[in-house]
Amino acid sequence: MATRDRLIEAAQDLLDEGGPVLVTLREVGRRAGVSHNAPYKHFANKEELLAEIAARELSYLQEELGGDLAGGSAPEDALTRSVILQTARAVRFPERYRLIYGRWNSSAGLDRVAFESSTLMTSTVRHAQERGALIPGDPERIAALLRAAGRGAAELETAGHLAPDGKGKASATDLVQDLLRLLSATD
Amino acid sequence: MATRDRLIEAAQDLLDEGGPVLVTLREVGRRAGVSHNAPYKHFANKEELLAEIAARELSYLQEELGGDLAGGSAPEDALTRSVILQTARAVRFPERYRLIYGRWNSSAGLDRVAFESSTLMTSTVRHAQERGALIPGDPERIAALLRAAGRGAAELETAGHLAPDGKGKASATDLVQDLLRLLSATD
DNA sequence: ACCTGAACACCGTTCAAGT
DNA sequence: ACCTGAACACCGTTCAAGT
Repeated sequence: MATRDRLIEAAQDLLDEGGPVLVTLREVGRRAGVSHNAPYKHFANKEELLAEIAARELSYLQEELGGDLAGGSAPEDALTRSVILQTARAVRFPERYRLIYGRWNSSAGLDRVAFESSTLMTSTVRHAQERGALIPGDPERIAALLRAAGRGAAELETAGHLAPDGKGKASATDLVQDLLRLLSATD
Repeated sequence: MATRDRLIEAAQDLLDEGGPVLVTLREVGRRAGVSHNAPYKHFANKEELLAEIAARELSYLQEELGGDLAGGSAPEDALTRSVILQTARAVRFPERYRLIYGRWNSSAGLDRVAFESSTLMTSTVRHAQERGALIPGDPERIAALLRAAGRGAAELETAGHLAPDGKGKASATDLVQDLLRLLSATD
């Protein structure tokens, strides 16, 4: 594997273990078998390295949805699966999603994939509406509401703020399914 | 003002300006007019200082909702205002809300206020349901969905991921109002 | 009880230099 | 093109000491 990929993998592991604070370029280099300074030959700085991780995660989500649609799934089914996948990934890798939604100074790559991913989700909502599977309304707002709820529900779950009194053990994916039911036209 | 309060205020200003990375105990001490070491006489470490900020923000939200209800507002109206307030605050002070939903090692104070805040919101949902203003369903799940959507929508807005193609300029508060309409029984 | 100053280990980043 | 090692400024935290 190329040095660049090993650097990204090491950084991603550290990020998942303990957030951006644990991602030190020195430890990244150590795990990749190079000097503490080698990362600067592949990334402008620490932020650019983290941005690459965020962009890869977003690309993964987009390819899953795109592949599902290309495989012939109905848009409403592909949408449901994508929203649940997004939420489950955000619960499993919370730090990656905090990166994705953080502020970025100069990450053109991340901006592009975020735009494409959002556009694909909006058009999927529109197609589901045209088939009568979703309630009417601005597809962009419906897609944004779904992404917002998935992201927020994942944060609630990882923070332990779901079901604080022990009852009704709703998970983050349960919450987005509640929302999908509210948006469903056949319900 | 007591040193402790000046430390918290300085830390909050730095947090809002540039996130936890900009909150250095040295600069906090400088702005509060004490040494770089004085913060350790009031807080165990940097994390505890940040936890205090998060707890104060949560307390503020809870007091607003509690005061609204105590003032005689209908639960469904108080709930709507509270959800919109939460979302607007999360857009205005995103770093505080990232703290609130982050991982906490040992912040009993924050845990307590988060629990109380969540309990109050759930009971408000229940009362609104009893008055026939909200659709039926587990009030805890409905409350959680509202908090999740508000938090996620705020993240989308601050990240610039809302309305990426320039159309349909929905704000974070617009999205939670869409959700409130879906949950409304009279609609 | 509250604060200061020195010190330690660590980190992001830069620079000169190597192959 | 890719990497190394030294160096700089900075930070969280600890410790001994002061009032």
